[in-house]
Order: sequence, then C-alpha cells, then structure tokens
Amino acid sequence: MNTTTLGALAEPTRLKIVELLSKGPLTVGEVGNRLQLRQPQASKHLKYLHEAGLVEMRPDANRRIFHLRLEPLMELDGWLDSYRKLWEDSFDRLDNYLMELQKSDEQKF
Amino acid sequence: MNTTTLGALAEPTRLKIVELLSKGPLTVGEVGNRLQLRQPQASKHLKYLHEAGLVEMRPDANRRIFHLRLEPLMELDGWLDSYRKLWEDSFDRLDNYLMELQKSDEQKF
DNA sequence: TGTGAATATTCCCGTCAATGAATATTTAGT
DNA sequence: ACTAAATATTCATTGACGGGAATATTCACA
Repeated sequence: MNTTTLGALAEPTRLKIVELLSKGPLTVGEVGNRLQLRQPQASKHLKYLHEAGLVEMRPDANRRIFHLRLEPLMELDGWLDSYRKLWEDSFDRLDNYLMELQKSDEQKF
Repeated sequence: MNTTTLGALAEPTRLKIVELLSKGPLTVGEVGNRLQLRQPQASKHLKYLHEAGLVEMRPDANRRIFHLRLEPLMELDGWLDSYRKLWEDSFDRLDNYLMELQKSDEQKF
C-alpha cells in the first residue's frame, strides 16, 4: 500500500476536501468557502492532494477546477481486501458459535 | 472517518507492522527482528499503534504480545463504501460505452 | 536479593508540515 | 496597458514525529 495516499488523507482538512470533492468538482474558492478556509490554505491543501495523486486539476480561465481521482482510493480498497477476509472469518466463527449455542439450548427442551 | 487510523497507517514502518500482525500476534522483539528495527523503535511504533487503537496487547510474563485490531480497518472499509459506488458507476458507464460502440460497429455489417 | 532477558522511557536532534500574513502571478475584460 | 478577481507562492513560526543512543523498568528464576 502507498503511504502517500494515507498521509494525504490523514489530515482532517484534506479528508474533508476529499469528501467534498466526492460530490463533484469544485474550484479553489468554492472549496475554501464550504470548509471555511482562507484562500491560501485551500490552495496549499489542494496542491498537496494533487501531488499525492488524489485530485486532478483542470484550468478554466481565471479559476482551477479540482476533481477527485478514484485510483488511489481503489488501491486502498484493494489493500483492505486481505483484512476483509480476516473479519469475515471472525463473523463466520461467531455465527458458528451462536449456532452451537442454539443447539445446546435446544437440548434443554 | 477517523484521521487517527489514517495517521497511524501513513508511516511506512507502522504499515509494515500492521501487515505483519495480520498474519498473527507477535512479541515486540519478533516484530523488531522481522522488520530489522532496533528494539526501542519497535516499542515506540507499537505504542503508537496501540494508542491509535490499531493493536491490542497481552502481557506474557517478560514479554508483550501484540495483535491486530480489526475495528479501525472495518471503519476505513465502511468509509470507502461511498467511493466504491463512484468507481462502480464509472465502470457501468464504461460498459455502456463499450456496448454502444459494439452496437454501432454491428451496424457497419 | 541478584542477574539476565525483554521491553519501555527519556533526551537530543533533524525534518516535515500546518498555519497565518504578506505578496506575487495569472487571466478576462475594458 | 490597467484593473479586479482568482489563485499561487514565499516567509516565519510552531508543533509533531522519527531515528539514535543511553538508561530505566519489569519479570522469571536461581
């Protein structure tokens, strides 16, 4: 797994930006407005996200429109695959346990 | 989503520790050996992971056995849910596009 | 109670990154 | 060319964190 992606998401403001952009592309100013950021901070965080590959940019005259890149999130999702198996296994074991419990309960009647 | 989890995973060594512990519990020393860490670094990273809730500890006499906690990873998985929909949608659109392409190809014959 | 093994903690240092303030750059329209 | 709007960059400050080295703690056992 790529720690660059994780590092980019590990900062609260940047995580909010990602969540915001998941609903659609926005300009720097719009990101700043919605998250109550000063303009330079919005620019900086978006630059960081861009360098981390989490975001793409399309210039539009005076402004720059940012939109989310899904690839890093897909990679993260892939990384989680092996862990998903782990907790699915434990749910299976819990299921078995509960079914065994029920069996032994039934024997009481 | 919890940035604590993301922050803990964003450091390469800690990510390796998580991956290592996904295969089973280990002592501090064993973690250090397998990842070529000096003992204090192993201790520190495991402490960090513990405070972030990614790891649990069971004392065993002289030693401490660490094992992975799945809950934070499950939370991360849940956070990814909404994004999964996004790329599944784009795959759907790609499917549609390819099917339209095929249709128009067929018209050539 | 003394010893060795396993682990934790402390201190120092360098680096990175976040913030705020100020300033520079780019672009469209006149 | 000039201006205003949108955005980027620079600079200084501060705090977090990672690595290394040294030391402290804990525990079983004799």
